[in-house]
Formats: sequence, structure tokens, C-alpha cells
Amino acid sequence: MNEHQKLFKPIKNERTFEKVSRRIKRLIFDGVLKPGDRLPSETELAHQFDVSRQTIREGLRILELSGFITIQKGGSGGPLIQTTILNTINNLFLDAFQLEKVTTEELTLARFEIERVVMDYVIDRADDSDIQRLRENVQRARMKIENNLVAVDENIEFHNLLAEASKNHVFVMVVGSIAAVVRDHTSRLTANLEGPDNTGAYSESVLKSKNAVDIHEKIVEAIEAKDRKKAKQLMESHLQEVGHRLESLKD
Amino acid sequence: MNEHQKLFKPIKNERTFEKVSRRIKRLIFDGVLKPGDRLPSETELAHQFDVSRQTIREGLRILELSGFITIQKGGSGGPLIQTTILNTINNLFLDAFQLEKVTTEELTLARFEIERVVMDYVIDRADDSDIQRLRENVQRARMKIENNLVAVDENIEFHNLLAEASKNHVFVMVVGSIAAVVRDHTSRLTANLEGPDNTGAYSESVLKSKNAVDIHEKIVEAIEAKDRKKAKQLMESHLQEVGHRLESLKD
DNA sequence: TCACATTTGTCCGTATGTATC
DNA sequence: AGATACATACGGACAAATGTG
Repeated sequence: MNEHQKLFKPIKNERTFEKVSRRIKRLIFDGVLKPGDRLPSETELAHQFDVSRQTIREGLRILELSGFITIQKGGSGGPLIQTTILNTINNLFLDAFQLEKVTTEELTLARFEIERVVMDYVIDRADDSDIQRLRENVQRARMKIENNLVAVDENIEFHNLLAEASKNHVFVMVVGSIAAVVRDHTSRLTANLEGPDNTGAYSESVLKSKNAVDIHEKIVEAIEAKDRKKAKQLMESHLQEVGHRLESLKD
Repeated sequence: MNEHQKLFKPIKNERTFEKVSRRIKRLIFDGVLKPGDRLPSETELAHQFDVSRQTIREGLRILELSGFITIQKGGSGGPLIQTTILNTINNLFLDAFQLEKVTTEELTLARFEIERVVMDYVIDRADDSDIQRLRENVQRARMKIENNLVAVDENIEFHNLLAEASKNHVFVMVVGSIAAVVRDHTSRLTANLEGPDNTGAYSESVLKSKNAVDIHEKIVEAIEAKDRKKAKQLMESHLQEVGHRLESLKD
């Protein structure tokens, strides 16, 4: 009985700024507004929607936080339609992980299992352009390491590129979200190493970074050779090693 | 070169309302503010932070959309600490799916692979309370079906409960997000069936729903018996069937 | 280089609707 | 039912930032 009353509950209690954001979002979904397009200024939008500027602002705030637009100040600035909202999801995942107190073990385990599966599809579906992107990534990482810099971003990006090569958007999102958390954990944990005696610790981080890049390169070769067994095996031991490193950094 | 200039860029261009939301978010992370606690009213917050109400409002808007607070109108209302962040993530996933034009095939495939892995852990880690929750879920679903209702929510919840039984928060989030999208797809696609001749189509949906519950029950039994092979096999065929149904509904 | 126009960021004051006591 | 407390929304104003000529 009470289940029935729950149907047909909210039909008009939507706040004005929510209507604003929903209308604009709809235009983006329908392709009327495309990435790179600029929305009218807040004052202009206020006129067109016939609401106050404050209401427009709160609506834009929603779209901004959801990743649909960015906002630039100054002349010829204003709200700009973005190409993707995936980064936003990663940020929310970060918050959620912190809130739910997710442990490093859980993170490593899930990453291991999921990326293992993804690799199976990468072997079957990766094309030349995927492999080229992976190679370029490895090369960029090597450049950094030769300059004695850690290649954190590049090494994280490698896993995202792998997910893209699986040709499944869901994998891209999941791997990307997990990678964002791993990246956050890593940078947070290695930050402690930058003490007075940072040269020693620093070069050790670079060394670990180099190890990762070496394995990444081997993985790319295995993918190109369509050597499923080797690729998966490399990937698994690589992920386990990264996991162990994260664990050891915790102390 | 230009890579170096990108370092050390933003240090003080954070907007005031972002500072507000960040300060409050920090208090939540640190446990000072716990779910159920109430924040001061907008006017009071404006006084304490020494900023205008508009600025407070935009800060609260961020927290609301991020899933950290809900806002109640009326007397003794105001901002309430309530973590709905998982719902927020699910909503963003929905947006992302629409924006990135994710196909049903991709969704079904990823779901199949991930929940297959999750089941492996469920077998090892599910305890009595997990199994009891699963049983209760099946029972609730049966109740609905006996009243000739589709048990969409219950059947989606079953998969979330499974993820929880794996004792890994990452799996919970990932499965939950995917389930939310599946739920959206299902309800959107079955909505087309509610035409003038809805009685026939409706009872067919109930029938499909009943099939799902039957398999769910068998899965619970297999988990309780720790029959890994059977549980995984049931799960796999179940997910494939659901996937096929989603596909067939598209036309 | 410098002034200018545009746009966001922030503030104040006020009015209205709504939920609670 | 009335008073109270709160979010919601409006209008006007100025400051700060940013691109343009």
C-alpha cells in the first residue's frame, strides 16, 4: 500500500536553478550545444530564462561541478561546454573512497582483478593507433625519468590508455576512477619522503618509476605480439608489485 | 619547457565559495561533523565565515551536489549532514553514459566480467548475515511478484548485496554504479511497453522478473553451499540472459 | 603599453514560500 | 491556527579579472 503512495510523488518541487541546469544539460545531450561552444553570459541567461542572476549562477554551479562546463572570467569569458565529464567522476570517487575509508588492500585487489580482465579484451581489440599511443606514453615517461623526475602521471595514464584499447567505455570509466584513487594515494604517500634528506628518497622513487616504465614497455610488446599469456602475466605481477609498494609506503 | 611553467600555477585563485565548501568538507572527513548533524543556517554561516549569503549558498550547493549534505526548507530546517555520495556517483555515471554514448553491449559485457569476478570473492567471504540479507531480498521480490508487480528495485539490489558480500568497497561502488545504469535502461525501455494494451506486456515483465528471482534464489543456495562452480555458472547465464533481454527491448 | 569593455565574483537589502512548533 | 525560522528568489551595486583594440 504505502509502496503505491511513493509513486507519483514529486512533480513540481524542483527548484528553479535545477530547472535551469536541467534545461542546459538537455541541450548538451541533444547535441545542440557542443564541446567548445560558449554559453551566453550570466546576465544574458538571466534575461533569456527570465530569472535572477543568482539563480542562473547556482544552475551553472551544478553544471560546472558535474563537469559539463567550465567558467572563465573576464572579457570574452563565460561558461564553456566541455568534452567529457569523466574527470568529475574520478574526483567523486576520491571523495567516496575517503568517506568509506577504503583500504589500500581493497583498492589493490579490485584493481588487480579488473585490469586483469581488461587485458583480455585489449589483446583482442587493440589496434595500431592504440599501440602507438601506448608507445608514446612510454616514451614520455622515459623522458621524464632521464631528467630525474618521477613519471607518476604518465604511468597512471598508461593504465587508462589500456582501458581505452579494450574499446569498452565502462572499463574506461572504472579503470580511470580506480587509477585516480591510486594516483592520489601514491602522491600522498610519497609526499612524506620529500624531507630534508630528499635526494636519496627521491632517486628511489625515480627508480621505482623506471621499473614501472620498463614493465609497461614489455607489456606493450606482448600486446603487439598478441601474446595473451605473457601480457596478462606481466600485468598481474606489475599490479601486485605496485600494490606492495603502496602497502610498504603506508608505514 | 612549457611543461615546467605548468607547475606551480594555481595557489590563490580559489573562489570564496570553494573555500567554504572545502572547509566544511574537511570537517566531515575529519569526523567533526557526522551524518545526522545539522549545519547552522545560511545566515548564521554567512556570519561565521564573514561572507555573504550568496557565497554560502553556492558553497552549500557544491556540497549538496557532491552528496555530502541535503538541504531542508522551513522552520528548524537547514543543511543536514547526510552522505548520499554514492547516489551522486551513480547519477554522474548515468550522465556519462549518455554523454559518451555507451551502448547496451558494452554495459552488459562489463557487467558480466566484473560481477563474475566479484562472485569468486563472495563464495570465499560471504558470512551468515550476508546470506540472510540475500534471502530477505529474494523474499521481498517474491512478495511483489505475487501481487503482480515487477521487482525491479529488488532485483537490482540483489546484485548490490552480492557486491557487499565480497567485502570490498571498490566492488560495491563499481557494481552499484553499473547497476544504476542497468536500472535506468530497464525502466526506460520497459516504459515503452506501458501502452494501451499494457496488461499483456505488463504480465510478461512480471514473468521475466520472476525468472530473475528464481535464479537469484538458486544463486543464494549455491553460495551457501559454497559451490563455486555452480554459483559462477548460474551468475554468468543469468547476466547473459538479462543482457539479451535489454538488447531485445531496444527494438 | 595602456585604457576599455565584458564577464565573473561578491555583497547588501528585500520579498516570498514553506515547513515546524 | 498563528508565529517562527529557514531556504528560495529577486534586484541593484561594486570589485576583480581578463581579453581586446
